[in-house]
Amino acid sequence: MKTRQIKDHLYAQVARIGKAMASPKRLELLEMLCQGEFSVEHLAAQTSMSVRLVSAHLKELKMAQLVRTRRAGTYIYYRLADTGVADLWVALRVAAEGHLSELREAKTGLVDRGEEIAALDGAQLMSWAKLGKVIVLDVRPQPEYAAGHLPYARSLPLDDIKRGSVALPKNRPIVTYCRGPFCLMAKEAVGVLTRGGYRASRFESGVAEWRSQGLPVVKD
Amino acid sequence: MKTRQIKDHLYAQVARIGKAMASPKRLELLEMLCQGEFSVEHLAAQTSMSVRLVSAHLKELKMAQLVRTRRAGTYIYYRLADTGVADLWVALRVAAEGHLSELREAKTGLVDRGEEIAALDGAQLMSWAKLGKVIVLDVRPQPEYAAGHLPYARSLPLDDIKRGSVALPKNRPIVTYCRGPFCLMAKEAVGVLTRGGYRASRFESGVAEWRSQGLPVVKD
DNA sequence: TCTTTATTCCAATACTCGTTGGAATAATGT
DNA sequence: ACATTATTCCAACGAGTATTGGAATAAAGA
Repeated sequence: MKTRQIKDHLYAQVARIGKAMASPKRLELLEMLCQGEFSVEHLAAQTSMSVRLVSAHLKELKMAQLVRTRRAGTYIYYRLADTGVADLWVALRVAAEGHLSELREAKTGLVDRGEEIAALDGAQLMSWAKLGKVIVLDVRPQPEYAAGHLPYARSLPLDDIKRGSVALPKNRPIVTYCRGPFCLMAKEAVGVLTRGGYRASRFESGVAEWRSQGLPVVKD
Repeated sequence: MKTRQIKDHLYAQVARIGKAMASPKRLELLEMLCQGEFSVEHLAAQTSMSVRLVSAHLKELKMAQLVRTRRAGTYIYYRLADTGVADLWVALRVAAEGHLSELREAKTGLVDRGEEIAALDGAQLMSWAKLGKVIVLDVRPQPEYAAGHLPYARSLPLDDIKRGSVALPKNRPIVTYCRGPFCLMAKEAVGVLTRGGYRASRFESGVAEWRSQGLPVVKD
């Protein structure tokens, strides 16, 4: 029966993508790459992995055609093949949140802490930001902000906030966001800002989630 | 650093879903389960796998909480945990088609053959079917049709078509569909019908693709 | 040319996964 | 109670994967 061979081949191809997304480390790399393009070294530093290991995992992702590379001098920069890859990462994460009770527990127990999360939808946040009702802060490192950020958001990296170099009006509520639901930078920023007398809360989405909902991402 | 442990745990949870979808056999089982609920034995027969192997793969899917079971006598019926799982399968397949050139080649070379594919969108097909401009045929086995089918579609299993028990008007175009892009039943049906003097073409989507586009699925 | 830096390749390790055969469960019917 | 049927569990093998160390590329600068 030739039909079986054809089917086996087709499913095997799809499974290649699945295999690429079957490793926690590779998923973390993919989420990083949703923020922009980075060198192997930088990815290794951000994910607490050895350079060699990052290289090996990126090789897998490249063979699955999920990422592309660009050479600049001695550096090699990796980026997502297209925004569809980011959508796939978001879809997988959402599915995991929906299905795995352990993940929900881990998130509610460790990442969230009561009032820190502002559970509002993106369109509403954007309209408030447009009117100046809230200040939206992108607390990621500046290169990631430059690669693309939420509309009306201003860049104020977490490191700067920690250093105390915050000059914001205290009468308006502040909403922070970072790389996404699994990133803890925005949470940490809320902690520092709240102690400093600001009314701060966290928005869970990152640019990948934002874009996957069809909302516009700004690059300047 | 505790942050690392939290992150490792979060990504590991998502990777559980990825791992579950990293096997060709499991993907084939998932696609079958998009058509309805089935016993282990039936799934084994449909996928040319041994019962034991199907059982082992279903166990993996169950541990990832992608499927649920129901006992009826000596049979145990498996079904998807919810329609979100079907959406995830569709999303993964679409991503694979977009990224893997080998998959595109395999599909255009083996599955498709020129005019057999009707490249029209679902909403248009449905409006034509409603007006009676086309006859939409669900060529899957009848239990799968009963579990949910496209609106205005009538059931005519491929086996019946092969047996020659076709009583359809020859003046109207026929559109066949089956389990999805990787299923070859609709293609085979088009071949038989065309030889019998009908104007038949294939619609690539199955109920999972249909539903994931927000279109209604009928159950009677 | 020689050195430096970023990255990849190769080899070796422990580990996990897919698959199969034979035995064990769990419900059904006699 | 016994045999039957559908399914799962256990053990085992080979194949594939993750990770690490050391060596090899490839571009840049002295």
